[in-house]
Amino acid sequence: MAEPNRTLRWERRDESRVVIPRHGAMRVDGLVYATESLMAQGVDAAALGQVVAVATLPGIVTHSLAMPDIHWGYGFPIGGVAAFDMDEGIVSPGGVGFDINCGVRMLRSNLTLEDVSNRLDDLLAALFAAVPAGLGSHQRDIRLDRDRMRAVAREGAGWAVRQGFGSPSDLDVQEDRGRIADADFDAVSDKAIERGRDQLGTLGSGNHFVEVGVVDRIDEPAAAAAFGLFEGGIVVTLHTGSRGFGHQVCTDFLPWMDRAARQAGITLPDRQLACAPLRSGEGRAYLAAMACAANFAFANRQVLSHRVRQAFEAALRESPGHLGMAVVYDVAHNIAKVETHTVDGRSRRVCVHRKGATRALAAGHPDLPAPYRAVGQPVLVPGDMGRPSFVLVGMPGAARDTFASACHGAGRMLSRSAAIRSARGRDIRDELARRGVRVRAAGHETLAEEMPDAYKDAGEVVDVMHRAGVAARVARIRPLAVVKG
DNA sequence: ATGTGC
Repeated sequence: MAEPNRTLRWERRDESRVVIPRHGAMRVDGLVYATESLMAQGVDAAALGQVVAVATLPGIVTHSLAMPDIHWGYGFPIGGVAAFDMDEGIVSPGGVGFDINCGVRMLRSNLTLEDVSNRLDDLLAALFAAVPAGLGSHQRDIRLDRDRMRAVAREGAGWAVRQGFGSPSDLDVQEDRGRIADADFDAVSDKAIERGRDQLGTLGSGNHFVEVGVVDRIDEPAAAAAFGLFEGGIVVTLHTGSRGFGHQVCTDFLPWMDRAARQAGITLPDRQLACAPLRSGEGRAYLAAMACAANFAFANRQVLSHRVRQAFEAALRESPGHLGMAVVYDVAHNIAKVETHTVDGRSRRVCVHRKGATRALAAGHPDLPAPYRAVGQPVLVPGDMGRPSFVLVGMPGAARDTFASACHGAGRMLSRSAAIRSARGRDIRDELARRGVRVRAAGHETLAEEMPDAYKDAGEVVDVMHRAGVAARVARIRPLAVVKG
């Protein structure tokens, strides 16, 4: 259970933010986006301690930031954002997470709730059959040799499109067009490659899912229209990452980064903050291997999108392409990227770590696809299994204060084990059914680990982003049917 | 998150 934090001194800056003043070895202040209500319950002391620890790392720029879905993670907090100077700064696998380029993709459709309301069981069955899910899930029909793995790692979602999974226009509406630059396959271990070979187009387990939902509220009509969203419309949300491939990349680099930090004379308050100077060989190699895993994850979501479209067409007996299942957007929420940001009125290249945080570009940014240029980037924020998800849009406050970043989800409130304990004697599937949500899960304990009570209210989390001017509410989506790992 | 763990 998250304890109210009383051990660490912080000051409220405004209704949406608290500051942890620089002290001890901190190089910058901590800045946490959270209301009084979230600080009272939902933001635990351990996670705030991690905001402080990250603030001690060399080259950190402006603040050690955390979004309102902050919770405890490996080294860096989940919901954490930290940018580092390219000369003085570091890169850290703990600031990215084990699931490199874990992310979210949303597909819209021409379907309305009336079209699917009595077909949801068929749809769920078709999706469950089409999407390999669960721990160790793998593909029977896609097994990549080393050369194909290299192509996936270099080309990302574009590789999948060229193989016939989806259409070229899908690439226009993905962060970095579904491909991170500077991927070097030689920086990836044989073991990682072996683990990834049969995992392209698979869901995995834990909080990963495929969800069918209905848009039940529009807050910002112009942005919603640009994103293809309308009230009563059916959408599909995918949440998955780089599977065993990215996990192995992270695992491989941790001991090397630990050694690199010591060689560079960096004092770490926590071993899990293992890092290397951005200018070092280890730092560059990590970013090159991380890019391979990120591209694998983009390709994974691209293949899955194709499977989802096929499942919809099969279940609803529609011919290919007639359901209007266009990609709304695809975001990475576990990644480190070299980006240009305005810091103290000056344009600066920095390495932004987003760990459980979503990029949130405001209107007018040159990296936005033309149809979104006038409104801003979609920020996809899944809720828990039983409560709504949200589509937000990046706002100028993000460019000004958060290195163009926003929250990524509801944020876990109970540990997995605490959730399992609390679910004992309950029928979570039935509880969800009473809320109108059908669910099929591959793993036995997944429903307990992932039950709604284990999470904060995503609505409360996105309200903070909205009121702080970081990302504005565009649409709310009510869950109907969920495939879990 | 993860062929769950020194």
